[in-house]
Amino acid sequence: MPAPVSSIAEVGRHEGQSVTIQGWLYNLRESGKLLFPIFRDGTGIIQGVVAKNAVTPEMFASVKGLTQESSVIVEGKVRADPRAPGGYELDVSQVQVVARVPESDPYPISLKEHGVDFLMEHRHLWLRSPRQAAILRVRAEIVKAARDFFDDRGFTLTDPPILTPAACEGTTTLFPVDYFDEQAFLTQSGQLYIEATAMALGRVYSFGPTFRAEKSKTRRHLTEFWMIEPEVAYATLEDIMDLAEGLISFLVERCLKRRREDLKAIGRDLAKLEKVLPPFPRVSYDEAVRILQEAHAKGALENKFVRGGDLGSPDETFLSSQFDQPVLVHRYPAKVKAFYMEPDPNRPDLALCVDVLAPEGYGEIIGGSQRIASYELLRQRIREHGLPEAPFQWYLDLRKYGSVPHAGFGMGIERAVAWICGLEHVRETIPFPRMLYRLYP
RNA sequence: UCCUCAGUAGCUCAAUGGCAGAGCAUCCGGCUGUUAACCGGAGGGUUGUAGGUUCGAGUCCUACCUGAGGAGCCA
Repeated sequence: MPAPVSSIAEVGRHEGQSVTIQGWLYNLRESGKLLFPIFRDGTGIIQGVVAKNAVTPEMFASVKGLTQESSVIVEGKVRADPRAPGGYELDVSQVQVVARVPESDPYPISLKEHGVDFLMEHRHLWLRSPRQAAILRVRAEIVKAARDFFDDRGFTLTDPPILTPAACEGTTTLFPVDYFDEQAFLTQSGQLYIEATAMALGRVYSFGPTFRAEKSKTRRHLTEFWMIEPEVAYATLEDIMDLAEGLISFLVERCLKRRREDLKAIGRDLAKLEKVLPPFPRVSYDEAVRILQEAHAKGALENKFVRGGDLGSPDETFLSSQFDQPVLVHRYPAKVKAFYMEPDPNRPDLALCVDVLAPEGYGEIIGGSQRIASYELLRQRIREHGLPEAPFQWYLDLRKYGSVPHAGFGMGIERAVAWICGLEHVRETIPFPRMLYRLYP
């Protein structure tokens, strides 16, 4: 009777017993009549021990010289061993090689260091490395946690379309698609559509891919990225700032609780995440300008910040470096922000909007605002931004029929994952990143 | 679109304008506790492409291609 199948992650439950592992050969060290194959199965890695005098000659020969990433079904007895990184070793008794990687064409990704371009060309294989697998588990946890957060607070998931007839905020960064005899675009935000579902259901959110044809080549940009966007009827800017703070602290807490080992494997400094507790600092745009100009005067910031403009990337990095927690920057000048943002009644030149800047220089992970409720003002803003009115007729309807104050935000999943994992680049946060000049594999 | 940097063996990288090399991977051999194992040996090259300077170019010059980091813009 074959031993029961166990994942490597749960192998400790079978200490002293025989188990079957279904996986791949991660590495092999040989020492004469002892073989030390290391197996992986997607949940972890475990070192096996094959002693020549403990198995048949055929069995020993099948493991000796076995090539990296050959698929194997292994049977062996689980033994606790302080020398093993995971705490357990497997005394191998049976090995079935399911598919052997040929020596003539060995697995290209070795355990040694590789360059970015090579790894990206082999992304379909790079995913097998323990670090990449850990990152994807953290991503899955963050997605699950974000959905739990909204589901548990009375939000309804409403999916906006991916194919859209017009721009949300201008056409320069849209991917065009042929749609029969019409021109369509891939969505760059579900926001306008979930404003409609919020008027139907009250508290809604969307989670899906968005597309931006920005010619950005930085560690923070993808052309295809996933956003989670809540939209709340009768909510104000203050309400969604509280919501954003609650969401972020919930995500960090959940990852620390459930993906601690993965975060450690990635090399994350957990002490920095432990400090991410509400309340988060909140600074107005005016205060931010003061901080940035003082920093420039002291020589801490190269360029002098000019009031009235949007915050540049170095500005955001400096601001966020002043705090251990994410910082909420609110009430930017209306003229540098999107057309649909409600002006501050006390300062009509400012928009009721907020950007959340992640610590450690990870930059903007959330952008949100209270939306214009007035039909006339919204129509005027569409005109001022030089946008055609016809495609926005349905959007104006939302103000014509029972308009209410409402607000929402969008959080880029990949930037959140990059920050929580402490990664150098967002390209590692999604299985197959889409970037400027990168469409393969 | 702009700025900066880099392209040499399958991979990571060396090589003052003067014989193109090392480690890993692959192949052969050795080792009963290895931890990116180690030790001995072998094979592996149109130096990104096209021109140019020079007695001689991986190295200097020009253009192009590819990649990386950044700016702007954004999540």
